[in-house]
Amino acid sequence: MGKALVLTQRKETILKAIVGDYIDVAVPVGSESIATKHGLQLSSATIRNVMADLESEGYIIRPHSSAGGVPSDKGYRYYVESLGGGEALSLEERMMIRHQFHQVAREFEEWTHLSAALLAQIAHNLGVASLPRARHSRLKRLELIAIQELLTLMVIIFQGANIKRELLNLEETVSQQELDYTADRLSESLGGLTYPQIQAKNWGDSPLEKQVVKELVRLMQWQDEGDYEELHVDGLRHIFGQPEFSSGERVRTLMEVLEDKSFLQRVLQQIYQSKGIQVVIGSEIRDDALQHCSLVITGYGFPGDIKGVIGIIGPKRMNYARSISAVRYLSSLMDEMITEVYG
Amino acid sequence: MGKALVLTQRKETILKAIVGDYIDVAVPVGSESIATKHGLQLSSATIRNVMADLESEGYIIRPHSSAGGVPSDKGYRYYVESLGGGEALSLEERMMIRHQFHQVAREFEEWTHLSAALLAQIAHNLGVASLPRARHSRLKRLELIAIQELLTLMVIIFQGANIKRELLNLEETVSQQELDYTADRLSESLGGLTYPQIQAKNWGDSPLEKQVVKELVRLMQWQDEGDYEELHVDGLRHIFGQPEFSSGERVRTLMEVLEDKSFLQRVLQQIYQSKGIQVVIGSEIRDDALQHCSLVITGYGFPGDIKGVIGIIGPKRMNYARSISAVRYLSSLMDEMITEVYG
DNA sequence: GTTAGCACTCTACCATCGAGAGTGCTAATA
DNA sequence: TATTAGCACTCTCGATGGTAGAGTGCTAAC
Repeated sequence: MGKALVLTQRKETILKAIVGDYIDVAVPVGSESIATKHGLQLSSATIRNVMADLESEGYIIRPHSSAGGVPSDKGYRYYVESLGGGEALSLEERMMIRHQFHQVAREFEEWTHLSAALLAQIAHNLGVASLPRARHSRLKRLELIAIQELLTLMVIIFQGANIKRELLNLEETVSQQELDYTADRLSESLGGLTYPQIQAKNWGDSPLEKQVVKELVRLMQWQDEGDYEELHVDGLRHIFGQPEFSSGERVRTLMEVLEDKSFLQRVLQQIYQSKGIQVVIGSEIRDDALQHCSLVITGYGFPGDIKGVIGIIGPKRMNYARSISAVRYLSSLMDEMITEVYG
Repeated sequence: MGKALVLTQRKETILKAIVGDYIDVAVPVGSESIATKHGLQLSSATIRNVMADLESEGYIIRPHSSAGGVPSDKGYRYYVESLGGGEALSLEERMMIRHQFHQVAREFEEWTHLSAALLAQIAHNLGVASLPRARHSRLKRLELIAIQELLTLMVIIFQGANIKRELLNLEETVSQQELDYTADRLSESLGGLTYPQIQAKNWGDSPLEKQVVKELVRLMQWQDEGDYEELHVDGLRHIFGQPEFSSGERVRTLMEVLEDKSFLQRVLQQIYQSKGIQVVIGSEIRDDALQHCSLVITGYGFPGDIKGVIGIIGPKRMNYARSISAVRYLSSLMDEMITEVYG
């Protein structure tokens, strides 16, 4: 990240071995095992020397004075940076994913469900996906449907195929014809506009129109400015197998964060500001509760106007290469599908 | 359940004391603590005799030969049956709930979110709520909106204000006028019908109409017959504080069940068959993975045609009185709101 | 610069032990 | 006859200690 890879060849090799092994087995890795398992032509003593350097430079940490090495956040960071392209998903996996998306292509609601589920399945960690959202929603069409004497259903269809429904308490009885007429009139004259534009028009000839427009503006404003966004999470079952979450306490705080609606907002802020796939490791996450977690996450949507977020959350000890590939592939797929609808 | 309360007064008192205390402290309860804490004019020795009876009759279990008593499922069952009206929610709580529902009354999507959240908060356990669904959905109105050359958005509005959207790949270019005309025509002639009725009509003058009707029927059929139903879960954060879920294994299996879409179906089957609030305890749940859990759950919706489910999931050691009251109050509230829309 | 050798450190595991909580049984009591 | 006091017995839980083993740091030799 900015800083280039600054370690000597040997140090890097050994650091990568440590991180890789630790990711596999979740146990501090010792000099002997590195020497034997990785086929380096070096004795354990030499590796110990290098490890002492790595420790003093902050790339690894020792749980206690005579224990093996565990990667620090800095160590993980180096590892991730040096990963390069990453281990691509296999052809079968890509086919499988494409196939599953094809099945639900027409059902918007399923896109994020499927994304989260697939990410969870591939990474054996938490998969998350938010619904796509336009930065400035524009009205496409409005429908008003009488339900009861004074109760009307307002269905709002936005450009980009997003829809909302809301109940409206009318002040006086209105026939369905009149509702239709009003809906058509408003669709016609307000179609394609954002909510400030609608507001500026100061539209509304009748009390009914006034009421509808007011509600419409309120709803669009809430939608455009609200922090709230639906975030689908899948793969909780994977997390609890991991040794770092065997303690009840960590699990609880993780759950508290996930069920807290403002969590997404904080993550989004980190994401919206930057392009491409973000890998955020432990202390790099602004959130205290996620110190032993990493995120692999990216925005997706329409070029220049990010619409949603997908990613993977797991312990720092995760398979970054695979996670990055999975997130990359799925985001490109989502991009394709979104572009087809918005384009 | 069917079987009347068959214990003598004294046995019942002591059983209730055991269950109540165990719910509080999650530790096997001994004869001495019962004698002192509950103000019975009995010595611990007498209580021991009674407890021996309760054990041989299967109401309590001993973790080991010289330990206090832990309620069996049968014991919990007796306790729940003898609970009677249950501890009502306080006036403040009911006001608070009503107020919060009032805030989101116009936003359907929020109903289940809020229900699940409130149940979780009140019971300090898992709150679950499914979206209401008509047993036989009927079309109210159809909209077709051109998005791209050959891509059309179909918006289906059902009676009862449920809506669906789906993409349609047209076989040839169609103008928006023509789409509107088709949508109006179909809304007119198919409005109020269920999917078998639509199917029977064998409607469709043009290829476009044929395609739309086919999709419509497919979607309605999938919706009416599909097992799948959106179930909102909230309160995971509460579960992990409980001692019965301190072991990682139990948590994992619980998560597997919750993330398994077929879980709801199994629960629904138990619920749809019976009226009123169901309390299902441990082994009474057909699902092996939920042996140490209890459900307090009920259907809600339109009289005679249950539309959705809300409830609480927690360890068997939960506050049943409070949970039952909470579920009862929220389901009546949901009933009210649904009736207003469907009625 | 690398490696073999070695003393040292720390953990994880196991067995042991005693305190304490709680029981079941027996005999005494109301 | 129902209840209770008394007591020996059982089992868990936490603390203690001792050992095996993995891994280190250091030193001296290559």
